[in-house]
Amino acid sequence: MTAFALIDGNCFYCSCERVFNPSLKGKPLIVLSNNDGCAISRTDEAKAMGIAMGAPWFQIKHLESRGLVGLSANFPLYGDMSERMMRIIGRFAPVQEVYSIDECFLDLSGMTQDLTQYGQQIRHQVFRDSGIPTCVGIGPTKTLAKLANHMAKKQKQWNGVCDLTALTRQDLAQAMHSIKVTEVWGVGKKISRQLNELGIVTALDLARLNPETARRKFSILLGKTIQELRGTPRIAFETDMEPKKQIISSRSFGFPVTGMSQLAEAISAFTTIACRKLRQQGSMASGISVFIRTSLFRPGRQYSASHLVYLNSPSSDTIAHTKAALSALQKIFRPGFNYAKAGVMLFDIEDSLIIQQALFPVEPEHEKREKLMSMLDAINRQFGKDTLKIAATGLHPNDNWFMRQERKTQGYTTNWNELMVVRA
DNA sequence: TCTGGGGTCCTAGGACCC
DNA sequence: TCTGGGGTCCTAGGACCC
Repeated sequence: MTAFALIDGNCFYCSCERVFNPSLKGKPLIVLSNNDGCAISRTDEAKAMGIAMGAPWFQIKHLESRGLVGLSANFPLYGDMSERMMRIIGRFAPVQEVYSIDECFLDLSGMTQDLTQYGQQIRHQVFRDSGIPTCVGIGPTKTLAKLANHMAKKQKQWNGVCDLTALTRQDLAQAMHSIKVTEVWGVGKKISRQLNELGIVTALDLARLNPETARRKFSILLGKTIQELRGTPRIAFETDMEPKKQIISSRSFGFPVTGMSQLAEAISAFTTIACRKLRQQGSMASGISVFIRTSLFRPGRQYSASHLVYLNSPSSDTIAHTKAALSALQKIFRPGFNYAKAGVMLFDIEDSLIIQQALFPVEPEHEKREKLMSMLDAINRQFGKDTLKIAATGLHPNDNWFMRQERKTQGYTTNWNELMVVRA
């Protein structure tokens, strides 16, 4: 029988912060989104104070007087901790699928030992070697492994590891009866509301729905989800990191932005980030789209627009994409608005090698640009982000449009100037 | 005053072709 | 005057995920 495990870090961002600042243990702690906007990770203590996922900081800031700690997100640190955690977990099975920054699947099919014990071993090892607490869910399909993980997190009796493959049919049904349908992987707010109207309230109810009916009434996806809930794997295990098909870089601004020049700097910076990611995965893109918009939350006249531009040939050249992006910006910019957010999206992404070998002859100019870009990447890797950049991004972004991060912790593992210093 | 960012997949509908 | 039907491709938008 197949068996998959889903391992995820408990309130991952908060746990990363606690690794480097143990005094945060036991305290209500949240990590905030960019611009210190809203809560994106919460410890149990913070949840107990009634703080919801996504709660705006300005609405809950007053809880600081009751001991709440709010920290700005430190994404480089979390990315680095994630890599460590994934490496440790990866040693426990021949194949691993890294699903997000804080969770991964293992294929445990064919293993003969007690899987609950094995799950505890994984938790123990990860905690010892990285300091991150985790929960483990095990099931015959990925959807059931997710469900098991949810139970391991919410129901104390599992002690952090829930193995649904070890349950009798009856116990499994009872377990699924205890889970609301909206907690099932792939069932969001909208679908669960529609399901509720049909009297389908729990995961068990959904598992009993005819997959063919569900496919016709809702979508292919829901049909697959039901089959997975019944124990038939329908969602593939993906071990290779697939290259991204679109790459987005966008930000809300720390302050309202009105001028074309500031927007242009921001768009250039976003393009720089997106193109770096593009080159990292060895791809080229032939389309770039730019969007700008005012705040959704402020009263008054709003403006939102986007424009897509195609290059003459696929490219990973920051300069070519920046030119295209700025021409798109020219088309959609309207004066007289307070812009709150902007971003770029790269489209039509393909493998560099295939493009060069099969589709487009390499022009000498093109080759020079490519060397320039790899040099730029190498310098920035060695001497730090933004050591070398194109002038359009502006020299002092922080003064103009860049986001606020007033409560950020150190780059304990990612910045030479901020390494953790342990005094003897 | 202050409400994240980065993805994937599916579907419906239009354009176009035969 | 009559004014089909099926297929493909593309795009925008929706739903979902973390």
